[in-house]
Amino acid sequence: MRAEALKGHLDALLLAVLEPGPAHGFAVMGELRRRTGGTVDLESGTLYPALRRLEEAGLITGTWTTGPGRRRREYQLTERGRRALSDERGVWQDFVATIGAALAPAATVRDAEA
Amino acid sequence: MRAEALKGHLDALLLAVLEPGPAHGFAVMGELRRRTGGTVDLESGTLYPALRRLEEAGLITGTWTTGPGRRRREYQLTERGRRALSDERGVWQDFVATIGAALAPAATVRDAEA
DNA sequence: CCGCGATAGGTAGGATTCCGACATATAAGA
DNA sequence: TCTTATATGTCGGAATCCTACCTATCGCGG
Repeated sequence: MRAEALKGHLDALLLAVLEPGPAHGFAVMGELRRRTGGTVDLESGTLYPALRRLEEAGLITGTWTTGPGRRRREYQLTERGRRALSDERGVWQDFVATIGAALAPAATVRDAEA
Repeated sequence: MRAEALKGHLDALLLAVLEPGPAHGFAVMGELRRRTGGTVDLESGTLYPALRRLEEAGLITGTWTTGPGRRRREYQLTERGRRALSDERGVWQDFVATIGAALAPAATVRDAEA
């Protein structure tokens, strides 16, 4: 997949991954890779700023896991995040329908008459 | 449609609009607006740089219409542009399938067993 | 025990892309 | 004549993603 094709859709994907339950950043990355068959393979320089964006927007909350060992930040969907995900799914449907139609070969005059 | 959702897909749309025959920039803008029911309504600051990109990439050729009156630049798909359009349609299909699947609600264990 | 890979998180700078505002000019119509 | 539509373009800003780099812990093979 072209690198920049993702633009504008990544946030929705992250929300979708977090939908079933909380997860930390690295796990989100893996799950997204799994869901896309390896096609969407985020760099950490993409993932972490994106998660911060979502957190600042109030769509997810992040908390450091206490205790020893590797520090992890667990992210969880907020109610606003859930609504945003629902909205994003609608936006995605519209987007696909609109761009898909515009990208399809133009109907010829004969097609239009048929 | 969110403004930045288009990113990475505009070039393909422009090629698709130019597929049936040559057109000048302003007409491309109108046709794209028509095809998308007004959803994709490009600013000139988006359209003209994009057309230049495509021209520099050798996917379209532009020629100024001679004669008096408003100056227009007619754009036409090159053979490379036609191949690129074909490729882009494939890329779009993959993109939609991949992101659509990842965005869908995760299958529950019960779903997977069914 | 020590190095190494996997895990886990992060920052900084660069590239791309689209938008908004502005500029220019011609043609048509009120 | 004034306004609107047509037609093309530039410039700076904003957003987003990538590359490269950095730090640190944990488990495992040697």
